[in-house]
Amino acid sequence: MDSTKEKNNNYKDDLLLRMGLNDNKAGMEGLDKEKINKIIMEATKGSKFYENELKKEKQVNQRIENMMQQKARITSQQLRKAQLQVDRFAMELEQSRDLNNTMVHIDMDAFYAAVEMRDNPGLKDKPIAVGSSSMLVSRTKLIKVKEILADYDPNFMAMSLDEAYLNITKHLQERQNWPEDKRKYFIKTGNSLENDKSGKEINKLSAHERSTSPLLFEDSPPDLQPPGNTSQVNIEEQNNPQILQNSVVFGTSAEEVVKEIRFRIEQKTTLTASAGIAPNTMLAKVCSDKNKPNGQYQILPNRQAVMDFIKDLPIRKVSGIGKVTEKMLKALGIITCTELYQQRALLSLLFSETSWHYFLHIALGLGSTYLARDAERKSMSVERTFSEISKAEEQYSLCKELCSELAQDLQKEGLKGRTVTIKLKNVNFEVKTRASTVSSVVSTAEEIFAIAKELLKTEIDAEFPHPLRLRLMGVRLSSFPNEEDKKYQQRSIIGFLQAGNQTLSATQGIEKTDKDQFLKPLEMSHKTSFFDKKRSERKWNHQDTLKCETMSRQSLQTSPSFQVLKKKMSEDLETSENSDNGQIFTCPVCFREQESISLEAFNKHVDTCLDGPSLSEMFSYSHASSTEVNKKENVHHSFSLSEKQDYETHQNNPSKAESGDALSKGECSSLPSKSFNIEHCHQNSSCTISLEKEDVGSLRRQEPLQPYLCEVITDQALVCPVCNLEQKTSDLTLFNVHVDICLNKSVIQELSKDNQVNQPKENTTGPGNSGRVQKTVTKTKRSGLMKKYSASKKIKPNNPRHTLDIFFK
DNA sequence: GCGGATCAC
DNA sequence: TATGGTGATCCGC
Repeated sequence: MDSTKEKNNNYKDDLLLRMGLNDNKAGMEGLDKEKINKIIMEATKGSKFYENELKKEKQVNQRIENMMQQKARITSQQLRKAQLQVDRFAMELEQSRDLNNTMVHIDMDAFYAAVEMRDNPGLKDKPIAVGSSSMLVSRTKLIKVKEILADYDPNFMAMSLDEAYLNITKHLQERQNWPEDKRKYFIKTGNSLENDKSGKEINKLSAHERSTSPLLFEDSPPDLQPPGNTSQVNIEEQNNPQILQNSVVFGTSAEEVVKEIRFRIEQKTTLTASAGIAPNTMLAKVCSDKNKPNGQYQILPNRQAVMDFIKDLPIRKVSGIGKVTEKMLKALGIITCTELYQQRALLSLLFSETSWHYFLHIALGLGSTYLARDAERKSMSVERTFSEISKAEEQYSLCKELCSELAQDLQKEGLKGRTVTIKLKNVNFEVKTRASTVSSVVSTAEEIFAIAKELLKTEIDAEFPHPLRLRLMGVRLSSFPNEEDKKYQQRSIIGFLQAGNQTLSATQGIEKTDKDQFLKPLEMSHKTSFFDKKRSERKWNHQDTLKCETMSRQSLQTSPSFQVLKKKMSEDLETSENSDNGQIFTCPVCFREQESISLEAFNKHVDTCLDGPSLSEMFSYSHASSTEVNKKENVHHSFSLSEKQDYETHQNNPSKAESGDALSKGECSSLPSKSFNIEHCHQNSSCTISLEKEDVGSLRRQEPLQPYLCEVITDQALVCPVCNLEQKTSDLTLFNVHVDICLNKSVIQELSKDNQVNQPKENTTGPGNSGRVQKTVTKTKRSGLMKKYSASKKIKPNNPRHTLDIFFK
């Protein structure tokens, strides 16, 4: 990686060198500067890549310039104030420092071998020799590595093919009581002729390792028995005369554990690994780089050791600090972590909150001790570089091919999404992305192409009469529905097909001509048959309803009834805002009375409800409430202490503390918010009571729509025409909104009871396993690492990345 | 939601 | 010799 950085930074020098003209040489040969420059210009002329690099560099420099100007405007007064604020936060972080976990980062050495194989699929699964290292690698071996890692942390997190994080804290505890036998491994020795290379590497190892270092073993060795079953090992040994009676016992310390891991990996795969051991992932990652290759490094779990390590550490070594960030910080005189700490107040004034929090964590040697579970993927894409393509026809057909490839990949994972993005890079290396989001999911090549084609067309037209001169094209699909969305969608499609209708809410010019495509996924075949039966028993005309299920939540929120409700609520809230004796409002989703109640809390509650449990739960809220509370709690438990503190510190909702209702607490904001916001509204109120379903109608194509709700004479209980349940409200606006929602979820509501009965227990094994909450907590792989830094962010608790954009531009 | 930018591997 | 592909996030708009 380092060499890459150098290359990027010194393209000019690189050119000179390649031409055999480094500065000294040039001087000696009597070439004057002009001549050299001329040569450079000629060499780089037409190198669009280089020109683009320069352009990007200028942009970065401009950013830096802006930053410096901003810096110049900062008064000492501001700086002092910032210093206080930052130091208060730093103190909180310090208090929350957690040194009780032992995190390990494993990094497979020379993994380019695997990359090589990707380009040579024919070699798949065959051990091949790669490069000069004569190392053997196969993918099957990767599986073995994973098996080994799982012995030490079943929840280890694989970052990529060649990297993983482990939390071995628990293993270490258990290991303290293990007898020697359980920590004993037999060394397999191979032909000594092969050992030149490994012999060299052994020299790098410690004395202990040298005496026990494994010799590389050709081909897949017979499996070692799991530790603890020594008798079997012995038996196997007798049956395998090649295996010499050489064994090694590993100790019980973290260092020994990691040696053991690396030993086992090498024995099983002949691959060497480097490792870092530290109290958090951020440090562990840096550590694993320290003694690469085939080495390890530990930061002991005490503050002094951490700070000593951090002291002179160049910030660039930290994952997340890239080339640009390095350069910007360098402009502020920051290169090491110590300097990063010294400039903390300034940084808080120049960078976004996310960024300076992140910086402060680094400067204090803090990081995550929590390994996020593998998250669901957010997008899938294909892109290809080629020599210039300028003809529109070729571009379209290329686009089509890419869509086909993408569709195939999508099918492998059974994914469908709503946003199609094309990426175009022209011959000047300028990159453009263009996206379009549709209201129902797409997945087939035809569907994707229908959208991508339009995007491409727009770009081609925009350039007319000149052609688009492309060197890269890509297609991406994203906005995959979450699990709940999927259920609705699936059922609605099935129901729809059963009902024998013609087209599914075609939107934005996508032609859904092939209905069979919806039948392909296997999961629809038997799992839903039961529901289909149930559904067909329904008396009411479900056709409209089924179609309406595809209506997104967003459209619901912008629906007239919601707008009306918002307005009404706003007024109510406004009038009561200054009084502390919280007025009681009724949530339009669960119909439960909310009595906290700040505007914010109520908004959050409604958001949560909209995102929340199925309607059946909502309709009988007495049951739903406890589960809801559990979910919130669960979110909280998933944060580390510091995150929690950090997070709570930033809650500014005055009503949260005393309220016994978890839903009105600030925790709700840790859920992704769909922002159903009741805003302060000063318009006069015009409460329409009955609701013509124009909003839904926009998604329906066929029968004329009848208002499903007539003016209702009260006194009588209101019964929802969709769910057929009597509603606990006499407020017609609320009732209208309910029907809106119900219409969206109707079938699910009816069937979810059955669903619950039939579902495996996995959802109820405990608060920790609620799918939705998990998803919230473990958004991406990387978020596990970085989560801590973003936990304090009020608006978007899940922004794990730290692209360090400056406040200003 | 979109688009550019940054980062990691 | 010419400079990759995939996935994710942040931020301003």
